[in-house]
Amino acid sequence: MDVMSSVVDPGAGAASERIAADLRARILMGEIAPGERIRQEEVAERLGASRIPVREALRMLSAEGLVELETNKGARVPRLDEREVEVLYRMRERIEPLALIESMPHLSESDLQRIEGIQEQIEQGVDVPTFLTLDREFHLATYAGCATDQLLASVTRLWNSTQHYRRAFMMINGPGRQWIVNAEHRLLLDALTRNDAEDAERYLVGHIRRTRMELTKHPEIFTP
Amino acid sequence: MDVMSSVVDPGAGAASERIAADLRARILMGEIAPGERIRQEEVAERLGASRIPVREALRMLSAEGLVELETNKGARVPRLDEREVEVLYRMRERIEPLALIESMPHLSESDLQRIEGIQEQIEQGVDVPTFLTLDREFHLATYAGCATDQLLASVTRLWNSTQHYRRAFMMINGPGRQWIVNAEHRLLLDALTRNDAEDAERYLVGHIRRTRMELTKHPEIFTP
DNA sequence: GGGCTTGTATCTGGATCCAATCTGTGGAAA
DNA sequence: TTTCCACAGATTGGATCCAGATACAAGCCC
Repeated sequence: MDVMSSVVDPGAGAASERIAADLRARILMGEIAPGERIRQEEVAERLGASRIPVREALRMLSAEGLVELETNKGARVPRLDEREVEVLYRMRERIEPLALIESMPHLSESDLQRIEGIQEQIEQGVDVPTFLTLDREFHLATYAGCATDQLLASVTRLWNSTQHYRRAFMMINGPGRQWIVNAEHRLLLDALTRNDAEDAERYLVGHIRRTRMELTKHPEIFTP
Repeated sequence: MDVMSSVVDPGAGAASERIAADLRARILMGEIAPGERIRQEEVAERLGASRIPVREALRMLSAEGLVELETNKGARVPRLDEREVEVLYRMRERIEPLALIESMPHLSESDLQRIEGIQEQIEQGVDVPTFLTLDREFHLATYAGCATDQLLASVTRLWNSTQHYRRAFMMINGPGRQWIVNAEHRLLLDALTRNDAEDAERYLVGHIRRTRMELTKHPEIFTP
């Protein structure tokens, strides 16, 4: 057996946080689809806890945009329509450049190397779920120098809320035109290395904007 | 004896929401200052409930940026430094124009009249707490046509988080230079009436930006 | 006297039980 | 056949009680 599970893993402090982590992963992986309901008792007995920490976890996830709560009606993963996702992307186009600008001055050399390492993994050709994870890691890594947690929280919320529709798009259209993403990532990374905030912002906005237009050209993603 | 506790007031659906509303009002009014701790039991017995709905309420307020929770250490109103507030204002400068653009096409004639009514109240000269409330109402009213709740939630979070420091500034500097705010509001309102999104965005950004620079020129606000 | 330890009070996190609300299914009437 | 209503199971919200963690203060050792 591996030792990992027996070690006093950091984060074992609160059961609600472990439950939140579990549900978060399942929603982001797509195991729980938009519109699907999450029953407290089911989660509680699956993870061997009572419903109290499950409720706390659901509140956390609600703050992260991963579930929506309705009084006396429970929790479900939000189902968004085309218009809402478009607005979320327009929010991304405005917020993420700010996060990048705030982060850039504090990015160390090793941070940049880590970002480049992620991009190299992406370029080796990966399947859709792995790409989604790595792409998220790539961008969030560029914001790692950002000190304000409200800014990071906003960015994370936007990524969370749009994750399912990015996956739906890639599952339908396949990983085609992947070279565009790689080019955009490389240009962004180069701008970061040159410490050129203007260019970095330009490439980032273009990247997000192009993705938005790609998604909104495929309304079939939003009608399941 | 007061009747309040016995009446079946509308909105009594969930105790946690009433508790959240109570705490929200107290924090926004400044009765609970940044850095101050909120003990669950104290709130529970003051409002005649158990600690469970209080915990739910604190989670809600955490999502709204009004309190911060630390595992096993409880809840407290976040204390922000000058740099964090500056970033929050830069977020406002980017997010609120988007909210305005999304809202404008759906603003009715009566919406605009309501906004103008709020501005007329402001111009009649009010004390600081009333101004803070009316100013908040004014701007949120201009975003009322916005359909995306995530966008409205983001805007609300930013207003919540900066509320205390806006008040601190006005309490120290008095309501001086109030004519500038009125001019900005009038120009914004006129642009809305003309349905001129570009001008509206311009005046809004200028309004927020000027406020940011005013606040960051008074570091004494952040050192209590 | 200063720093560390220890013990106790206080507070938060979680489990169990009860009340209130919702949901969905079946039947009765138009 | 369709629609409305009522009832029962399922599900969430809240109260009470217990366990674990934190914080503070008194006491001890150096």
